[in-house]
Amino acid sequence: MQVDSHGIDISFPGKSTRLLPVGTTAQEALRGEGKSKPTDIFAVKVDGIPKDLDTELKQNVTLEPIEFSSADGKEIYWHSSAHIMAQAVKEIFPSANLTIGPPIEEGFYYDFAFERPFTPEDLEKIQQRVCDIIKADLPIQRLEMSKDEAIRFFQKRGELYKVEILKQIEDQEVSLYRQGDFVDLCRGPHVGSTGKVRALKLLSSAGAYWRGDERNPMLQRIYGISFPTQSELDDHLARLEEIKRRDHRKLGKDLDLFSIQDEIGPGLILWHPKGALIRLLIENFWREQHLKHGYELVYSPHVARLDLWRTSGHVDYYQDNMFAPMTVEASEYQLKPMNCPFHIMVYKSHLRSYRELPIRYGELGTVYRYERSGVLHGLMRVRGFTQDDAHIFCRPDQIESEVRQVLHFTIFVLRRFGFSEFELYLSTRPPKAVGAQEKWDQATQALAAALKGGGFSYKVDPGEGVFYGPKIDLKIKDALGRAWQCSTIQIDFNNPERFGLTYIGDDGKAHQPIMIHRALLGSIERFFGILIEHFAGAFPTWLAPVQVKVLPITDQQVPYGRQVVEQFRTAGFRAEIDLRNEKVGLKIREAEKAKVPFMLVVGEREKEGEMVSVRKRGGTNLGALKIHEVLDLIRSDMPVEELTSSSLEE
RNA sequence: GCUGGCGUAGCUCAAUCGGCAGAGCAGCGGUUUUGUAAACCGCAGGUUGGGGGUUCGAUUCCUCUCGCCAGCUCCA
Repeated sequence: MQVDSHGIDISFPGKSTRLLPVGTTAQEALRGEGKSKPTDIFAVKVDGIPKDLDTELKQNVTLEPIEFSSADGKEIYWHSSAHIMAQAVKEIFPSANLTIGPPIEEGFYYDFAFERPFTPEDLEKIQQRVCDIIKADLPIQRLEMSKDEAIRFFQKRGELYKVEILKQIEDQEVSLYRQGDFVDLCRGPHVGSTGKVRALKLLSSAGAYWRGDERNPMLQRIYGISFPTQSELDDHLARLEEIKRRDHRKLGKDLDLFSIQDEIGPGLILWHPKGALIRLLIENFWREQHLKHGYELVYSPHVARLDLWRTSGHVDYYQDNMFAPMTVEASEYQLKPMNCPFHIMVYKSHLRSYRELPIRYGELGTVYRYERSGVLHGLMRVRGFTQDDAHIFCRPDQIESEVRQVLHFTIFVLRRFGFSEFELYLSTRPPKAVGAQEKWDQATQALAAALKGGGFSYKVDPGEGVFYGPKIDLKIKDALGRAWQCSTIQIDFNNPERFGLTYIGDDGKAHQPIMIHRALLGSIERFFGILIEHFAGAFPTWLAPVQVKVLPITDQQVPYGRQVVEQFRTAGFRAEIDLRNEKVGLKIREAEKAKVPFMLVVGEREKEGEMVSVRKRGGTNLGALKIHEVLDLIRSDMPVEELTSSSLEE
């Protein structure tokens, strides 16, 4: 490009354009631009590409500041933080080797090759050194050199992992970043100096395999987080505490919802009465809505002949996740890891006409999968779980409208449980897949069309489909903003083929139907775990195991209290009375701990006036009200029943 | 599965160097009849996850095993 001898034009999107001398740094160019304080700017986008602030500008460019609040900003900030942490580790443990240290969704980590795991005491020392490095405010400089030069450099330093990484880099020119004596191979960009990172905290350490492969050596990983201000760090740490407080394993025990016991086996859930009641309510809602939405419900057994699983392809494609087969009277049987073959066999039980399609079979089907012991986690990852499964058999031209209906239905159901933010992903053909490309294209397009037609925005996950077809996954965001994948909608043209499914078309000939697998909640166990954490155990009234707790102040009010309980029960609410000879303060404390939404205090005054004093969960005291007023109050706290997803469409 | 950490009463946690296993809460029995997040007194509660070993003696040290936790990998 021809460079104007007077200088270069720097344009600031949406703002001005300025003429500046060639070689002006991005930082200088940004001075006076925009409303953000210079200290809030950590890097810059030059023509849309993130760069260091001290990048010298040699031609006409557009310039945008990068602040911590942006995704790019966080990435850069945390990447620099990882370098600072690595510097601290190298200074304290020179024998530790550098490997990789990327930013992650929340914070960063750095993996070191070190002869032993880091102890909590080590982390304290490292933390201290990190603070020193930040205080020293070392400038962070970019060095550019040839790949060979860099290889020699790291070889000399004994950083053999860096050498290995370099050898796999295709570019001949690479960049390194230096702060003090610490030098790391890195594409950058970085913040200007170590002092820019103000509040950094090491969080934990654990082993991790080199390149994530368990055949490789185990490295020592340290996780950390950092923010431009201490108060942001404090908020983040408070959030981590909140996550711990909401842990469904802890709440499940405290609220007596479920247990997992050694004597029974890992990953196998015992639903206690209160948890079982919530499950019943979830399932009742689910069944009722499925019947309203054109599904037929079926039941299927927990085991089937191994041959069925051969036909379905599970023996070939899914064996690693299945329990070992068992032998019964010389035939082999398999505990089911999925429900689909059964639904297929229901379909196959007689000849089908095109007039019947789509056929939708739903089942809350309990499946068993072998999961490696290290991955089990409370209700979230178990070995026996119930899928809210359904299979839709339809003609290819019906895929789009079926999928669109499922999407609306899914969101309708999830909203009922208090979720209102969703992320959708369309997963396309994986490298290892069955079925003709043409079928894949057709199905993928149908999914995309359903998403677009329904007005859903989504992201594409290339190559993340299942081996038998593309899919849409839906993630929900919980009260803490964490995303959980529950719903999945998968197209399958493999099983109809394998099982030889047909329907008779209007041409009188046999055609092959398409199958759609879908689950809305995913697994009831996992969904329950998510609900527990989403509500922190304080379930909405319609799901609360106990909705109303009557608390008599003395024995004198017990008969009246019983009468009150009876009235609430008659009205269809789950009401209990606390008959213990205890002070009302204690009864309230325990009802609060049990997260009962409505506490009704009955003393002599209430008894006289045929009233109850209403305390809502959390401490709101509504004072004395008539029974019918309280009934209305609780009813207004329940979801409206008659809605279906179709009434929400259009 | 792998690496590391952990496993003591129903729950939360103590127990110095290897020397009689302890507290709070919960439970049970009493007293108390109570007004919006914990009344008081007493009682009981344990093969210290399980097996084996070292030792005069093991919660403590060694070893095997089961389970839990964190992470890696995988996933509903």
